[in-house]
Amino acid sequence: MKPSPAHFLQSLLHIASLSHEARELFAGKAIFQKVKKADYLLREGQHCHYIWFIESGACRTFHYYHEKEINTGFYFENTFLTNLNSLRNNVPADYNIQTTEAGSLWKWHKDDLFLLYSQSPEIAAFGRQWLEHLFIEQEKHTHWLKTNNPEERYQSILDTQPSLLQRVSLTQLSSYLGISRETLSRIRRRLS
Amino acid sequence: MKPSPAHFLQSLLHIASLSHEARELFAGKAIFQKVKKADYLLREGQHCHYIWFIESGACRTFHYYHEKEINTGFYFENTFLTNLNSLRNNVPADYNIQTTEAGSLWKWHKDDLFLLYSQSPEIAAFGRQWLEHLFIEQEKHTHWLKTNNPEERYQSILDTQPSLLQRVSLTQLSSYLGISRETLSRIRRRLS
DNA sequence: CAGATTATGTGACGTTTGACACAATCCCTT
DNA sequence: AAGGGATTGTGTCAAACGTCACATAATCTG
Repeated sequence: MKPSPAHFLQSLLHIASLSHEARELFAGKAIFQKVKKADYLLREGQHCHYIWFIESGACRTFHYYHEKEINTGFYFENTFLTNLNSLRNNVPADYNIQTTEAGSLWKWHKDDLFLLYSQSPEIAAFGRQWLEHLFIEQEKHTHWLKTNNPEERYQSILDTQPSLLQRVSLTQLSSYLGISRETLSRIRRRLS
Repeated sequence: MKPSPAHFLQSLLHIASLSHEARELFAGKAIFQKVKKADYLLREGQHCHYIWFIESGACRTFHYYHEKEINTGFYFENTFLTNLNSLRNNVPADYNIQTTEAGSLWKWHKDDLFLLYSQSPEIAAFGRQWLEHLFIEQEKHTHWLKTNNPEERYQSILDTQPSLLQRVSLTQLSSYLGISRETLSRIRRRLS
């Protein structure tokens, strides 16, 4: 039996429903991709042509500022990711997408994606609902950054997604929290 | 001639195209609303039933934390706003939407919106493209918060949207920048 | 227009954070 | 198992920030 992402897409049903037929149509355009650790899916300055779905493994998004890496997102199994600004607006990407673990991905070319949107109202609705979900999560993340101080931000990671700490380094996490590596290390000491 | 939001929707064509027919269909469900300064469109704990379009005036989104207001967004003419998490997921809102200037709005009930999505693929596509735009802006805002220090954040407001300073108080702006009112005041002195 | 209210500026001081340097520990590969 | 590179912890110090208190300026309201 040929591998297919249709099965994995089922795990997204909490975000948006998708009929069997639509899943097959969507899956029909998927391209399978094995990745090693630290592979780049996209580099700053390049144009983003794909959306990816993580079957296994993990990815991060980051950009450079003053020669330092600023990590802005971590992505794990059963999630989509892309650089939407580059994909949609045909501009060079202003951040990198890199794997942080070996694994396997499915990807869709943007031309196929837009075609699927126009062919299937159901897939278009799925895309919209995925974006709603993305935006809501991003908005929550922004509010969280503005509302909590560094110690509270770390504590909430501990409380709500402790698995994140098992899969990303503290150095990577620190810029995600908006603080220095050393400060995060001291917060950890205080809280233990 | 009856007032209509169809004309104002034209100003959104840079985000997504919409035919005359679709605009009329969309506008047909719009409800006009005059607002005074400091009116609440939505309060924390309430359920959000509408999306709004600002014809004139301005709004802010904010929530309370430790008895302080945290401002998370400012919205002006020709923009949509809503509490998408509450609207979409039928949960109580976790932030307020309040006008900061008197003006006039158009609003759509969520039931009408979802109906329009299902009736018109073009409006559905418009909704998706609006969400893409929203998400991209929110993502940029998050990256900006993580990348820049308070002085750089204020400077970039000066550089890229100086009009914001004419329309929101420094007290409101400070929590938006993630700093205290006094620190913002001192940054202003340093930069002048 | 006057009084009240709100917004903004500033001084003082304690706390937190970042930067740099270096030590300790963890892991990854061979 | 050992070596080497990466990650994490920690000491020191200067700079940045928050908080409290109060002064000044701007704005609102009747």
